[in-house]
Amino acid sequence: MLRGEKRMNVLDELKTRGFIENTTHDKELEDYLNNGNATMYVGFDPTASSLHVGHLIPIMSLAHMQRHGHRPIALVGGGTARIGDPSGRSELRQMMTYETIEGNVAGIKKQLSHFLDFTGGKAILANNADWLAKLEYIPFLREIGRHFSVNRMIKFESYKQRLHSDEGLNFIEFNYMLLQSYDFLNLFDTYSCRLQMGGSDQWGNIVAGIELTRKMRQETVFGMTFPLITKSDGSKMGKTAKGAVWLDPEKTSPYEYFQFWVNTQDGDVAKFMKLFTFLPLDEIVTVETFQDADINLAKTILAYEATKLAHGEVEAKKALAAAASMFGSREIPATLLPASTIPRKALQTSTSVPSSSLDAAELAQGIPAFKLFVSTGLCTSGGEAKRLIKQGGASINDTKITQFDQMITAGNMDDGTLLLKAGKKRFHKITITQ
RNA sequence: GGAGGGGUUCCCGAGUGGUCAAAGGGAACAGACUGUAAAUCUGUCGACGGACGUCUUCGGAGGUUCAAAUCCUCCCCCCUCCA
Repeated sequence: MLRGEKRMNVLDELKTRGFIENTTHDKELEDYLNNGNATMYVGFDPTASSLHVGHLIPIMSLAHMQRHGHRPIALVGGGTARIGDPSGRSELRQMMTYETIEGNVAGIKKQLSHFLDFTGGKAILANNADWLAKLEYIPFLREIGRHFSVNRMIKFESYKQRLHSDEGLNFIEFNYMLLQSYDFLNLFDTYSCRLQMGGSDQWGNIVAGIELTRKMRQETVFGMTFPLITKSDGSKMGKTAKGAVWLDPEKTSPYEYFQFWVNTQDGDVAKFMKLFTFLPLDEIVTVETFQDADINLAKTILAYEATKLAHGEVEAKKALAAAASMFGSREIPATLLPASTIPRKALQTSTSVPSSSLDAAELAQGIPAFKLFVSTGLCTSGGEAKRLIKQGGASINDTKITQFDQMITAGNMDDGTLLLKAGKKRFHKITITQ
C-alpha cells in the first residue's frame, strides 16, 4: 500500500477508512501530522491477558501512523488499571490484584508487537505503572490535582452517567481522569508526544490531558477519538456468544478468528476491510457492489487478511484450508482485491480443525453418540448433547445422528477418523490410535 | 452514625411459605429458509443414560416448618437521603 504516486496523508487515510470520529484543533493537528516525525499514543487497559477485536481500531490506527513514518506509542495502563476507568461503564470494575495486572500487561505487550515494529525506536511500548506507581499523594495533589475543577469534572459525560445512576461513582474511579491526564503530560515531556487517540468514551479524559498540558507547559497537544464500531444491525462489533474475540490464539484459535471474520454481515464487509486490513482503498471500493456468492469471496479475503495480521501468514493459510475443507472452496479471481496475498486456488485439504484422538480399543466396545459430543467439548453436558441430537443438529462423518444413545463403533469411521459436526459450523475431528 | 432501598438462574428482571428449576425479555443453541450473512418462523435453554424421578441453585451462615427464593437471627456487599 506504500506504492503509488499520490500517497494520501495519514489524516485523510484514517478519515476515509473510518477511523476518526472527532479531533481537537483540526488545523494544527493536520500540520503536526504532515510535518513528519509526529509522536502519538493510545492507551490499552490491561483488564485481560489478551487484547480482543475491539482493540484493533486503536492498534490499526497506530500501525497506519507508523506506516506513514510517525512514531506511535502503545501505552499499557499497568498503573491506571489499579484504579479502573469509569468511562462507559455502568458499574465499578472488579478490583484486580497487582499480579493479575502485571500478567495482563505482559500478554498485551506481546500481542502489540505483532502489529507494530518496536525495533530501533520506531515505536515505543510504555507502561504507565513506571511513573504512576511511585507518585506521592500530597505532591500529586499540589502539582496536578489543583488544575482540576470538580465542578467541571462532574459535567463530563463519563462521570455524569454514573453520578445519576444507582451504582454511583466511587472516589477511586473519580481519580482516573487525573492519572490519564498525567500520562499525557508525562509522554509529552519524555517523548514530545502531542497526540492522544482513544475510543469515543475517552474524549473527556483526553481533553483533560490536553488542558493539563496547556496549563502546566503552555503547549498545545491534540486529541483524536475513534468511533464506536457497530455492525450494520446496530449491535456492537467484536462480541460473540462466547464473549470477546481474542487476539490470543490460546483464547480464540486462528480458525475461530478466521470464522469470526467470514461471518461478517454483508453490509459490513467493505467497512471492515477499510478498518481491519491494509488493502488499498480503491480496491475495497469495488466490494461495495458485491452480492451473493461474490460477497462471500470478499468475506474470505477479509478473514484471511485479518487473520494474517493477527496470527501470521502460516496460521492464516491453515485457517483458510480448514474452512475450505468444511465449507467447500472456490477459486478467487486474481482481479478481485488484487493486493491481497490470499492463496487463490480452490483448496481441498483440511488441517487445523479442532481434533483429538481416541484409542481403538475404546471404540471397539462402542461409545454412545452423546458421550462423544461431550468428551470432545462440542457439548458441555450430556443433556445438551441429547438436545442437540434430538433437534437433528448432530452428525458424524456427514451421517445424521438420530438416537442420542446410538453406539458409535469402528464401523462409523471414515478413513480412520470420525468427523463430528454440531450444528452447521462446529466441528471436531477424532483420529483413532491403535 | 441515622433512615430507607437492594443483592434471583449468562444478562436485565418478576416472584413474599407449597401450584418454583423459578414469569417475561434479551443473549445463546438447534431446525426451516439461505450464501458459513442478516431478517423471519419453530423448538430448546441447571445437572443426572432421555417421559416419570433424583440432585444442585435465588449474597453468606444458621434457624422455624411436613414444606423456604419467600418467615426469623446473625453476617457480607451495593445504592439513596440525612449527619
